[in-house]
Amino acid sequence: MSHSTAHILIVDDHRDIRETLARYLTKNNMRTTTAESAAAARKALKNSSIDLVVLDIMMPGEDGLSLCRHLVETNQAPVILLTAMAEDTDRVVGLEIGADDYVTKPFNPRELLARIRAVLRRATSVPRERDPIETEKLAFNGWLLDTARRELIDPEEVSVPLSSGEFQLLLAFLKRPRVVLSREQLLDLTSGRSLGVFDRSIDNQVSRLRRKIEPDPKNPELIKTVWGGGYTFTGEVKEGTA
Amino acid sequence: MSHSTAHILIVDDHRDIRETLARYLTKNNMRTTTAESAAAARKALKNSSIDLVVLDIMMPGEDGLSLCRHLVETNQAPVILLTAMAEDTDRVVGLEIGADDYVTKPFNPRELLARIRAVLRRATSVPRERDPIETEKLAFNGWLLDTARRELIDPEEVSVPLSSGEFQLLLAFLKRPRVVLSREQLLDLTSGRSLGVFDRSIDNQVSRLRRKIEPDPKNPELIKTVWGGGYTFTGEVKEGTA
DNA sequence: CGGGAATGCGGCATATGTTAGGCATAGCAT
DNA sequence: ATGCTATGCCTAACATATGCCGCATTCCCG
Repeated sequence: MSHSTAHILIVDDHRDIRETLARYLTKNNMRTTTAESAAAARKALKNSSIDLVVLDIMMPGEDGLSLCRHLVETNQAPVILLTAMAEDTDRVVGLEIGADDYVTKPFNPRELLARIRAVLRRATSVPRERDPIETEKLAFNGWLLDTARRELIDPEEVSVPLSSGEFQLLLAFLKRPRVVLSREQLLDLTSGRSLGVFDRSIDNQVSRLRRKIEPDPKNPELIKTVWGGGYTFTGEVKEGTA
Repeated sequence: MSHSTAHILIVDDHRDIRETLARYLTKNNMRTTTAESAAAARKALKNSSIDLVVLDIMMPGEDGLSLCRHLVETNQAPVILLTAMAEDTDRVVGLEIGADDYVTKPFNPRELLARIRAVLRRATSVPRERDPIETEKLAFNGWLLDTARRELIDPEEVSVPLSSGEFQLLLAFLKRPRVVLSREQLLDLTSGRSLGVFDRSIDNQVSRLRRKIEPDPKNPELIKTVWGGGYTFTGEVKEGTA
């Protein structure tokens, strides 16, 4: 997340907390997304690029700690835990699990903002050495995208040069096949921005990408347009490290 | 974070707190040094390599906040503030100054330990000189970088001279393959500077390095450009002491 | 105090991405 | 079916980022 405005995901089952906090953070120049459950949070994490998660521990359904553990393990985003429990042992558990910070309710929004900034400042710094490697290669309809090399190979084994933007867009699609992605989501996933009023840049990126990977760009087979909704990747994606 | 024991400096004017805490941390596999004033702390910082400072705000003589500010500015070591004041505004001030965390007295030693560990874990931002280099040699795509000798060997076993800047840049990449590094991060990693407004020095270093290690510098295969993001090393890195 | 290498700077050429405007097309109502 | 409107697509103009050359400056080592 090397961008100006950070994208914060707020996870809490209380609607008022979610909305108050979201409003406060937005007012302070951050983008926000809210989720009322761990499941919704996972979905949001998959479908947008989140820079930091503010996470309530006590929630019905999947526990906040469980989600926190998952986030830390997969190194997806730094986490600030939020909880009503003020007891030492609980605080310790959260930190030991690997949360980046911990705030107890009721909290001062200004303090939370300060902590968010503090954590982001650290997270923005140089990534750890030798980070975990995720999926290496994604295959679809005879094509192969080598994510490590940022290289696309066509069905005849020839390398097709992709620009950075095209690569990121294709990657966003391949990671979410058969899902309708709005322009907003795509823009967020590819460049971490939010949609401008007359923003046509995604249309153009899609158009350019189609020209490179579609047999007949006029009748797209892989990236289909969803009228009024966005785009969907309809190819069959297989992932593997082989 | 170093896998060996971290060195913690405890700064507090209360003798009992210093000693209790020092004993507790030592028991938990950390090295400790204590200081009873800001002045003594500065001396300790000068004379030994400190990984983290636990700092009392309220002290006679130079204020803890003042020392904290200095530490943050000079980026010497991460700081955890310690204080009797539990009020929000004070906590916020500490964080806004740039402290890495904040604990109020009376505190649970176990919580403090957890916070120390948390801060150390993410304090990888600034390369400390004492960062142990774990591996002696890094191999990639037929090349071999001998970090001890600061020597690069090409696939035909011929030594290729690298300037120190090129060596550090290559090392930064090899330690973080597949990670997109911004110019700012690269500059930080190679020379500890921060990015100027029209700073193109990294571009030049990358360009020079490419000319030495890329088969075809016009179409880079090892160091790829991420438009709007920075650069990423896409080669396959193996490490070993052999 | 030289002299050569290394590094940084300015600038221009190129690559990449974004914005604008007009045309095409899908959806919808009549 | 017909016509209206919203949405998408295409091309071209514009804006921004990067590549890299040549020169100035700094650093290093004797």
